[in-house]
Amino acid sequence: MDPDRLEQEDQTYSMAGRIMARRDFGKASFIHIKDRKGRIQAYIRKDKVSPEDFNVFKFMDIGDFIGLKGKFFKTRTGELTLLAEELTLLCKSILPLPEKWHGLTDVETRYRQRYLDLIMNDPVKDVFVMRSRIIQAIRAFFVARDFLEVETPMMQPIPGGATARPFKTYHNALGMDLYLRIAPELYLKRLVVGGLERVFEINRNFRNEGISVKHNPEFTMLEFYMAYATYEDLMTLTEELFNHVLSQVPGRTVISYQGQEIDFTPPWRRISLLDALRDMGGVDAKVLLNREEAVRAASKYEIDLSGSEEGHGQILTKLFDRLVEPQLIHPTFVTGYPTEVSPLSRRNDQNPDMVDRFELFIGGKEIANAFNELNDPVDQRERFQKQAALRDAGDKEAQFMDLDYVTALEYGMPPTAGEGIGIDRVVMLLTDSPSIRDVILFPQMRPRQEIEGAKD
RNA sequence: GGGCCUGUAGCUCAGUUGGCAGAGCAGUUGACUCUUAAUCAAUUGGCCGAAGGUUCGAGCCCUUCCAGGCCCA
Repeated sequence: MDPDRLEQEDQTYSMAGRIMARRDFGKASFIHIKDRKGRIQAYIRKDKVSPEDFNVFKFMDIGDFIGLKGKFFKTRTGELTLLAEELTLLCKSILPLPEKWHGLTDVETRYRQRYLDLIMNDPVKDVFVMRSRIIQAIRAFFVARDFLEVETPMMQPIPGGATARPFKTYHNALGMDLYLRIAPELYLKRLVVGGLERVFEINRNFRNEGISVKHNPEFTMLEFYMAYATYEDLMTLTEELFNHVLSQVPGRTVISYQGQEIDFTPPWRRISLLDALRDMGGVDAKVLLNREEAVRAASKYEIDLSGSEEGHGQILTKLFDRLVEPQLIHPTFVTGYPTEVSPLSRRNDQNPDMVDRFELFIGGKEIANAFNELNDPVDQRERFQKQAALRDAGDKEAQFMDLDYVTALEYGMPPTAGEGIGIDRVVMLLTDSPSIRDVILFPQMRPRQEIEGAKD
């Protein structure tokens, strides 16, 4: 409401909030209180409130919740202030808040005690408000295009749909191992088989891997599948999706991320993996054709090829991750991936060693992965068998054989394109956050003390 | 997994060449009816991350471990 009007209308208002600052003068006091919308000043004078209220107020501290009734006025410095006529202690805080001037800066405490971070650091709340709005905008975008939002199992007997190590758990009544999902992909495609031609899910995935500024063990993924569409259609759809979200959240198509400008104006650059390796990565053309040359190039850049069985395609993607990915600041679709690294993607009609797939890179990070879905059950079974062989050879990230999924494909899946977008990374970009921990309310941390019995 | 850095009061941080453990804020007590990091006076508060070692003496030096951050794989 307009401050000038509040001051003039001589009406009594009630308000409540947490006391964030207090300045005493014996028989009078200024306090600032804070609620979810902001902060405002109140003035408590001994001659304006009852003796009981003033006595209660004397024992209130920073951090307490207070309720106030009174009229607005402006102080000598022009600040809109409530002159209290009544006050109530709503809740006592028995621990002191962090220091008022420096606030809470210790990153570990900020992540472990996020409530303190939210109390002390207003921009933190803004990030999570934006996160919520981004997800709302994404949801609205797909609903408007006749996609159905669904929820598929988080606990899966066979973890599939991605190349990653899963978390394992156990169901007592069923007497069976279950895995926390690494992706919803195979279930969403079962739904396409079932006739739900456009589905999407925004939910958590779990990967039992290292933690870094780009990785949290649980993270939020959007996956969507669209029958009768191709991965090329999805490139256009993705451009539309981002421009829809950007129009709602920052309200502009050029953003700044960690000092770099990123322009989302479509159309975005499209380049094939091999062209990018040659033109941007400076890789010799021989490397693209010959596995031995690729191994040599990998060792030149000290890329770890510990899995000695790694094929040519896998080495090329590793070279790409190292040499090209950090350069892709503006949104870029990289197309044409080796079949070998894409066990769920449909082969290219001209070149069966390649698949019709793209990855989207923004700000030097992988943001999305999409492809024409493999709907040939015979080919799918063979690809699973190859992955199973890799597992047997010790590759813990290789995918599991999922016979039920193959059975589903045997009933027939319409030509479909699907895409996954890492929501946390999108939120990082749009909120200019350097770490994934800044966009996850409670990032995974090692427990502060060792819990009895939790060892091993 | 490797390298570098950090850990001292509730919070933010000093701590010299190895010589009594410090400041500001918060807290407590007192003064103060337009302040906004209010001010002024007094005052409480410590497992110096943990263990071991060197030394007459360790917050400081050495070793190991724990926790966190940054960079690399």
